[in-house]
Formats: sequence, structure tokens, C-alpha cells
Amino acid sequence: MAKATLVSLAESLGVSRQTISNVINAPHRVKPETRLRVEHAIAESGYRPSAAARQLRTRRSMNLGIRLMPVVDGINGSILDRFLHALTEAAQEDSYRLTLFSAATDDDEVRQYEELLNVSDLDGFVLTGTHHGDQRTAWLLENEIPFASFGRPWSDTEDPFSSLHPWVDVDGGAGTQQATGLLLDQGHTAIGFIGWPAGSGAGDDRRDGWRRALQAAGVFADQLDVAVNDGVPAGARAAESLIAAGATAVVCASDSLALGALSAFRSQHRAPATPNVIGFDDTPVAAAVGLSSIAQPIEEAARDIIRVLTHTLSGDADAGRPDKHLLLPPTLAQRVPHPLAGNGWLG
Amino acid sequence: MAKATLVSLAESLGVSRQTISNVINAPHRVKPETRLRVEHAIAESGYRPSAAARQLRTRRSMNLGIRLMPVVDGINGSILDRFLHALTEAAQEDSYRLTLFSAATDDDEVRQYEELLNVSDLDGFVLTGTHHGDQRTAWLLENEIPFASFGRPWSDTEDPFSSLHPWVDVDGGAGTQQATGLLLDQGHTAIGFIGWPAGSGAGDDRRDGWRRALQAAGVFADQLDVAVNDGVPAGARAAESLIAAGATAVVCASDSLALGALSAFRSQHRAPATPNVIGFDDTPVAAAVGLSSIAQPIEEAARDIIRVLTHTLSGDADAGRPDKHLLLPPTLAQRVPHPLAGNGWLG
DNA sequence: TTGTAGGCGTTATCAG
DNA sequence: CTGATAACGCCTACAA
Repeated sequence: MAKATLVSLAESLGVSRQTISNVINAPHRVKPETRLRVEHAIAESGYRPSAAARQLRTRRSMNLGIRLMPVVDGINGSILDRFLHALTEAAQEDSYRLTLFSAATDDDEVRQYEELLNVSDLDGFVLTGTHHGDQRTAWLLENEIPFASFGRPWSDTEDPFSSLHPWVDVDGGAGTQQATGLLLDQGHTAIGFIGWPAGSGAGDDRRDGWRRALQAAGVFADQLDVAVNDGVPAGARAAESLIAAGATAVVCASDSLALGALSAFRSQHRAPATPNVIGFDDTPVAAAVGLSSIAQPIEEAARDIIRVLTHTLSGDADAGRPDKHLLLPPTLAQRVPHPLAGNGWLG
Repeated sequence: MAKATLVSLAESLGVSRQTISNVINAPHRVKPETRLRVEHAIAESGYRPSAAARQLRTRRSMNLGIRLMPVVDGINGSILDRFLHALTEAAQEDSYRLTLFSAATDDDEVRQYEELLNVSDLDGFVLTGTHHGDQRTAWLLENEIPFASFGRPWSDTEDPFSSLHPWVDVDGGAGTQQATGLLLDQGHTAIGFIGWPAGSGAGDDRRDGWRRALQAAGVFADQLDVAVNDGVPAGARAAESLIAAGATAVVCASDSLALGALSAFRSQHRAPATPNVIGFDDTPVAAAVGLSSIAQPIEEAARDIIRVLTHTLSGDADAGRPDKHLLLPPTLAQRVPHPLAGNGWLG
């Protein structure tokens, strides 16, 4: 049996194809009696509207695009996995699909936008890795393309909450502030921070949280702030210098850095009773070695991104509209050094 | 200026739209002279054929589907990241896109196939996580849907190389065999294996490699084979029992297990001069702690999968056809315990 | 509430 | 080698 279409269904039911289309797209406009009959026939025949035909007519593909960023250190790949998965599921629930593409640079990404919009009729995009002076958001705004980003628009002058485009982000600063507070509660006063060079929005944000906590406690010390490029060895070196400067604990901008710091601390003296290194992102590595880490609610962020994006696409009135700007609080995954190895995993 | 279409181009050039279509899809059928003229006009106007219209006519979407498996322990998420990325890039080079979907079970995955084929005209699928008695491959074969899997068809009776569908896999057994050989060369004779319970194709394959190496060396000992569920603590416990049984080194089916084993070894006695624990997958965790690990050529596998799949889709003759079944050799990433921590990362 | 007509942009078929 | 004609399956008017 050939695949059912509007016409084939209409003929076999003795109604016009329009009626069937209405049953699907505007059920309220059809008399309940015939609607039921049609719905039954639809289920019976396994009829499914063709995406291509629909897309040709409506110029909408029900597809969202997302660029797969170049794989860097891989340690955060697991985050990407969780993010993509949650994104896909949330999109699927709203009848959207995710189309993947890759681009080497932001310029290239914009070129891909054009292509995907022109030929594939993508309905919108999910952006990640927003940064200072992002050309991508500028282009999308200018061309009035629906999109939402995971990450605030980082700007020195403008309030992200007054941004023109929807975004969802995690409040990294609140996370490091909380982590620092915890270390303060445990009696530490010389608490260092190992982060990235100034300029990356997320990195600066995390550093600020650490600084705020120390300033509030009146123990802020400028020299306990180290900026290095991400990586385990860099974290270890940075921690060594901090230890030399008197630090008894550190908060880090990533788990990679924290892992290095942890090794530096453990090789210097006996493991303290309480964990004194806190990482960021709560990667599996952290879980594996018993490293406390600031955890991003990544699944929730993904769902929110899809929600705000699909809302934009549905063109509903602003009433009942989800928040356009969402700053989610992270949580602190507290761990003690892995119990299996007696005096701790790295001890 | 409105977007260029076949008709708009045809009118402005004084040719029929069919000629333009031919220039794009069958250039050889057009007189070089007019072809050049048309090509110029195409570039000029920035004309791009509409995917929807094309799809409606040809019933092909130039889209490949891939299911995002449920996130499990996350430690392998980084592998997925690399795999997806390579897949996307390779597909893109052949003008294909990747469409993501998620499914809770294999049954659900098959249901999604139907949907994606019927409504979205997906051209083919990439499968991962093949296993014994896989219903998905059976369904796809029966319905003659093009697909390729990352992972052999695991069967007790049939030779995977005579399988009906294309697949690409990594020869895990060769990897563990090589790793075991290395440990033998280093003087170890009591080499244990920590793997998963029998039944998972990949796990059994890895165990076999270890066994082969030991048997060839005449030092195979049944009691040094431990099967547990994946995880760091489980790996540590398993290693402890192996140590008690006299093992001086172990090969593991995953980095999680290896990480646990490493901690068990290090807490028992001084770190040996040579690494004596070898993991599998070469995850960032392994790199971070200086754990030797068997590395899968995941990017190459992804490219091969796309190659064989797109070849199938292009319907070319078998001449010049890429190998339908590809077993790639892994490599051994040899590492010494991280130098930063003096006597080793976990020591 | 239902039916009719037209068109979205492309490719296939078949003449010329 | 080129051009006319007819689908592909759906949606949006507008008319009944």
C-alpha cells in the first residue's frame, strides 16, 4: 500500500483534502463529528504529513541548528554530551529536531547560518561559547533570526539583562562565591584562586565571585589570584606558587586546574581533614578522584533554552512568555577524597 | 531583492529553468558555453537550490540520523564529543547534515526511524552501541534502510565480516593484547584483567585479547580474570583482590576501572618504575593522571562510517567502493605517572 | 463548516 | 542539447 497523503485520505473519506489539513492544523474549525472520522482515518492509515511539503509551503523546517565547537581539551566533553542530550530531548518534545554543523571560526559559523537559513530553512539556532564582541549574535540580531544562547552576552558596558536576545546562563560567580564561603567557614583565610587570563567573560565572572566572598570576610589578598591557561600541569604550577605564598586552599575556574592544584597540595603536606581544593564543572574526573566541584545545572539550562526559543518561534503573545534572560544558580558538589585509598586519592 | 529561484534565474537569462537545473545536477548535459553563462549567473545572484523543494521531488533530505545514547557515567562523554564532531565534519564535506534524536530504548529508536523516514525523508542512519541480538539492525536491514554502525554486529555464530550491513569498529582485542604484551616485556608475569561481565561484545573482545597474550606467553592464569560492573570503586576493589592473588599489573576494560585499580596499587606499595595499570579509551582522565590507556582512533572511525554510508547512498557501482567492514587498530598511549607530584599522581 | 484553486521550487519525462 | 509539461504534498486564501 502506498504511503497515505492528504489526497489519498481525502478521497477515501469523501472529504476535501482541506478538511483533513484543518483537522491537523486547526481542529477547532472542523465539526466534531467529521473531525473524529478523519482522526480515526489518520490513525488507521498511519498518515504523517510530509516535512518537505510542509517546509516548502511554510518555509519553516522545524529544525534548530547548533554548532559543534571544536574539541579542545576534551575534559569538558562530558558536559557537551549532557547538554546536547537535554537539548535534543527538549526540542523533540516540542516537535523540533536538532541539526548539527561544524565551523572552524565564528566567521565560518555566520556563513553556515546563511546557508542553513537559505537552503534548509532552519527555524533558529542555539549558540554556545558567547564572548566579548561576539559577531555571531550581532549578525543574528541584525538579520532578525531567532536564537538563544547558552551564555550571557559579555559586555563591559551593557547590562546582560537588557540584552535584545534570549539567553540562559549559569551564575558562575555565585558558585565560586559559595565555594569560597565554604572554605572560609572551614577556617581557611588564605584562599587562592586559579583562573584564566582576564578577558573571557565566564572566567572573569568566576574570579569575581571568589573576590566578593573574600572581601566580604575582610581577607581579600590580591597576590593569591593567579591567571593561567587551562590545563592540569598549569594548575599544579599555579597551586605551588600559591602554596609558597601561604595559601591553604584554592578555588579553581575548571576541574583541570583543580586537578593540578590538588596534586600540588597533596605532594606538599598531609591531606587536610577537609577538602581544600574546589573545581568547576563537576566533570567525571572530579567525581572519580573525589574532588569537590561547582556543578552547573546543564540539563535545566538546555531545557530553558529550548523553551524560550520555541516560544519565540511560536510567535505567541508576550503573555505567558518565559523569562528571556535566565541566570541559573550552580550547586556545590562536596566530596571527600576518595575513601578507597586510605589517606585519599591523591595522597 | 527577492531570493533567486530557478524561474527568476531562467527568466533573467532567457533559458528554461530546466537548463539551470541541469547545470547543477548534470553539467555534462549542457553545452559548455551556456553552462558557463548559467554558472556565472548563479554565483552572481547567490542562488541556492531550496532543500525543501528538492526533498519534495527526490524524497531525499541529505540528512543522516544519529541517536544520542542516554548519558551514563559521563566519563566517556568526551569520546562522544570527538566522535560526533568528526562525523559532522565528514558528513558536511559530502553535503550531508546530521540530525540528532534521542530514544530511551532500542524499541523507541526503531519507532523514531519510522518517523524520521516517513516525515523527514532521512537518507540513512549511524548506529552506535551495537550489541548481541540487536533489533535495530534487523529492522533496518529488513526495510532496506541505508545505515552503518560503529561497532561490529556481535554474534556467537556468524562472522562479522560476512555481515550484510557496513560497520566500522576498533579492534579492542588487539589493543588489550598489545597492552598485555607490553607488560610482559616489562617483566610482569602475573597480569590481571578487570573487565565487565561476559555478554557485552566489546567487553568480551577486550578480555580475549588479554587472554591470547598470556596464553602465547604460557602464563595464563584463570583466577586473574575479574568481571565487575564499570566504575572507579569497583575497579579498586577488583584490583585489591587481584593484588591479593599475586597480580603485579592489570589491564582494564575501561579508564574508570583502571583509575580504581591504579589507586589500589598505589596504596599497597611504592609506585613501580614502570606503569603497571593500563586503561581503555584514553579519556581525559587518563591523560590527567598519567595513566597509560588504549586509544581508539575515533575520528578515523567516524570518517570511515560516513564514507561507506555516503557511498551506499550515492548508489555508485561496487567498483571503487570503500571496504564495507573495517576493523581499525587502536594505539597504546603510554604514560608515566604524572611528574608533577613527585612519586606519582596517586602515590 | 466545507470545498476549490493556486502556488511553494524543484526534478523527471518526453518532445523537439 | 534544450524546452515544455507534469508532478511531489502541503497550506492559504477565498468562495460556496
